[in-house]
Amino acid sequence: MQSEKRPSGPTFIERARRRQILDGAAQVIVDVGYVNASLVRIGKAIGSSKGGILYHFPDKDALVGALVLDIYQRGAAAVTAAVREAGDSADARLRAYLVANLAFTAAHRTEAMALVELSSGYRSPEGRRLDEVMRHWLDDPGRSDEERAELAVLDLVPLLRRGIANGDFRSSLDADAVATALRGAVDAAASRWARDPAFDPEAYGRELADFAEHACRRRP
Amino acid sequence: MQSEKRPSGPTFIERARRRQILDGAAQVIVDVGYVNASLVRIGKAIGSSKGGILYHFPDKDALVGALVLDIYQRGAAAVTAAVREAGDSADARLRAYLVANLAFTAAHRTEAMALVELSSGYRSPEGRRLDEVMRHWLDDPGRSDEERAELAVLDLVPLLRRGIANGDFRSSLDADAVATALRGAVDAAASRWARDPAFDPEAYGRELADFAEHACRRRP
Amino acid sequence: MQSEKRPSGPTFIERARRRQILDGAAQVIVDVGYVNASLVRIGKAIGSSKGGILYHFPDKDALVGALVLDIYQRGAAAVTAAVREAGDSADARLRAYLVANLAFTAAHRTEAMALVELSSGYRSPEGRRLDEVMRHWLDDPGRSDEERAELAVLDLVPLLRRGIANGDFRSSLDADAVATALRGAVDAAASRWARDPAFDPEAYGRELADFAEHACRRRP
Amino acid sequence: MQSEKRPSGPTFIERARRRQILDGAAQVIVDVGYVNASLVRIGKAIGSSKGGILYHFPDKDALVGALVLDIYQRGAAAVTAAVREAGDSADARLRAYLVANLAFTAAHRTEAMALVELSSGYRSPEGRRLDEVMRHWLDDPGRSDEERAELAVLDLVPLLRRGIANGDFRSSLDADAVATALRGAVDAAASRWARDPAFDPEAYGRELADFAEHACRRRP
DNA sequence: TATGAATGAGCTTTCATTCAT
DNA sequence: TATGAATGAAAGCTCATTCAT
Repeated sequence: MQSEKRPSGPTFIERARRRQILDGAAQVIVDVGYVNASLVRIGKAIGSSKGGILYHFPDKDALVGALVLDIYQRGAAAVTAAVREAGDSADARLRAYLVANLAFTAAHRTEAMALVELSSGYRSPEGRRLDEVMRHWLDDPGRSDEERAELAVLDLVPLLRRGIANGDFRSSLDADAVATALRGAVDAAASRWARDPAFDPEAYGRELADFAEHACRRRP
Repeated sequence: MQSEKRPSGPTFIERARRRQILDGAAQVIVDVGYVNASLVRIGKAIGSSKGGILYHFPDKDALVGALVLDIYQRGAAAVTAAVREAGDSADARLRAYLVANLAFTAAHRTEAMALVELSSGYRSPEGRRLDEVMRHWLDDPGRSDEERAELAVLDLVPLLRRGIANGDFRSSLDADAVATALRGAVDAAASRWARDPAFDPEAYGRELADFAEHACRRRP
Repeated sequence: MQSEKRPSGPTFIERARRRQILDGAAQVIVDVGYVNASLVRIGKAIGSSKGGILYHFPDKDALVGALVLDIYQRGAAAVTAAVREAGDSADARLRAYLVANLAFTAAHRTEAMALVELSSGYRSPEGRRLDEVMRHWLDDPGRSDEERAELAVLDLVPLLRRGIANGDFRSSLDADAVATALRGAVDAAASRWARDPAFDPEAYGRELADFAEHACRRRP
Repeated sequence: MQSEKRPSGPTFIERARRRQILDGAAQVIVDVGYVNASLVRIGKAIGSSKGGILYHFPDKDALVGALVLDIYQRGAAAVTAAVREAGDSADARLRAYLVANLAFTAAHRTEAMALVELSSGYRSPEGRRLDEVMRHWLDDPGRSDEERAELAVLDLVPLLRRGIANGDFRSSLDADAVATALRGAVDAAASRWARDPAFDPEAYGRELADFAEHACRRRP
């Protein structure tokens, strides 16, 4: 963001270019892996030069950061909306969560794969993982609480706890373990899809929701 | 494998050195990520020089390959044994599968994490993922059928199908989807453990088994 | 110099902008060194963009050239005036030369430091030193004899020779060596001041004049 | 220094290579200036590659640091010896200091020029000058007091003060100013020689010593 | 069996320069 | 008159790989 001076913020054209770069980066990361996703390659993918990219982002880390945040936010927004609309039943909310996640994956194949790729492929030069680095970003006082809240929705634990508390879910459920398991199951979709183009994430989402429902619901 | 020439196969000492290198490599990969796991670093970790490593492995890819295969085989052996001992009930076999996987993770923290790290972090120079490369290796006529069979156990689909067929599992179960989901849930443990040292993989294994049981078992 | 085309010469506003750029450049060069004095940085220092600078100067070398020449001329003018006013005694002229030089340094801290910085830090892409490049500029037929004469005053040799010839200075004096030494002593002030803000160039000038007087004057 | 493990320190061959690199670096710095003295250029100058240099020095700053320290130490050693041999008269010691400095310049043209070049051309990425950076190095607890003492000899102030105190030098002498002036005069030799190959540093040294003697000695 | 030395491809980054507006 | 955008050369640096010993 070169144009921070003017309160109007980045121009329309600047935002468009950044979008294009982010999209190109995601594509390249998915195609060749983060390890091989050099700035030159990304530049070529969007018909530009590495210089052009570094004009819009101060360095590569900033580009990756912007990409991750962007995908996270879009994903979180979609999931938030879906969960909110699902009403108060824990059952319905869990289903909405899972289905929305996989609908997002289905609708944004590249982005979802890029995110998975980065989640484990990215390491800061000091060896820090994406999670840690992201926590840093979020702790940045520049970030709004709104942004922080937005991303929190991806945490399943509270949702599960409420379900257990109000009796929708069986009391023997370990919210923490189940949250980890389901998150893993959700993320597995992108990897699976990457090596099996015939994979259908939305169908998988429905199956996963059924699966989770059977596993969680309290039996009379 | 330099020593293939001699019919006697690798000497004891040679095998010991390879072991040491593989262990060091796993450790370094977990510590700093595959991106930063240079041969020098691995060499330092085992008190050797990179030259020493390249004497035992033709190149870095071969080292990674050997590491992955080694972990896979050890993991598969453990899981195979557990599943076999579990008897014929699909329920018990599934539980054994999950528990054994996480017992392996618990007992071989470094190896399990390295495997996860590589699963998504590794890319051949041409951008091929670990799965693809491994399939290549397995197709290598030099590999025995036994080896191939050994690894097949990690595929949950047949196990689930049998359970559905013999009525242990509900018929509405989508074996393929559930296999993907559970594999994702299993792999999630290592990532989780990496960023949360208090995580208990064995407890998680039991919870996951309960979870899967509730989800799969046919209700009367 | 874009505006050479118009017979009227540079406008007032154009000259003002050039002044501003030159001042900014000197400041930045002193602050971060010539090596780090990029056009962007200079631009920022004057609240402009590098494009703005390159409108007024064809390239960076031209900017540096203009800056050096500008400082040289101002310095030479001050010294010329002082030496002329000092009358005919070699003693007085030498003192005037030294004192005027250091008065200029005192009054134009930034410029003096920038000049020293460039004297040894600047190199043309082919490796030519500032002196050589300046000689090129001066040989440019576009320069007036007046300009050339103006700068000649900085050469101490003639002044010293006259002092020796008319008996003010001891005959054993090596004009060339002393000129080199005193020039070095004068230039040392700026470097010294740069790393020691408490340094007083004018006091130093007086001491240096005393020193030179003791060294040069003929003893009866 | 790769071979820190063994107490024997760097091997003979390693030291020889480092020497060669330092010499090449000095040469290139003198030829094209520090600004243009890239690792590739230095590598070419010694018939090597940048990789070869970076094998022996962790990075470019370390190379420059080693070079500067090396020249300083050799210079200081020569001057120390000369001053010590000169006896107790301040007059003789000052002459020895100046003559020895210029004898060193004469005998080590390239090194002396490189040092001058770096003194003002070098800037750390943060803009710090060589002096500041060197002070950092010397403050490094790894350095011996001996090393620190060795370099202190280059400071003229104590020598001058003693001369004033014991009546060899006139009491009106400002030791600090004179030290600055003479150091400037000494350093000027290398610059002068660089642009005038006919310059004779040793002759200059003698003239400078005469000049200083006339300037400092107390008149009866 | 292993090390020390060296190479060069490739990476990120900086920067002078160009050009359309 | 000046800016925003983009380019590409060149820099410092990392690293897998090679080779003599």
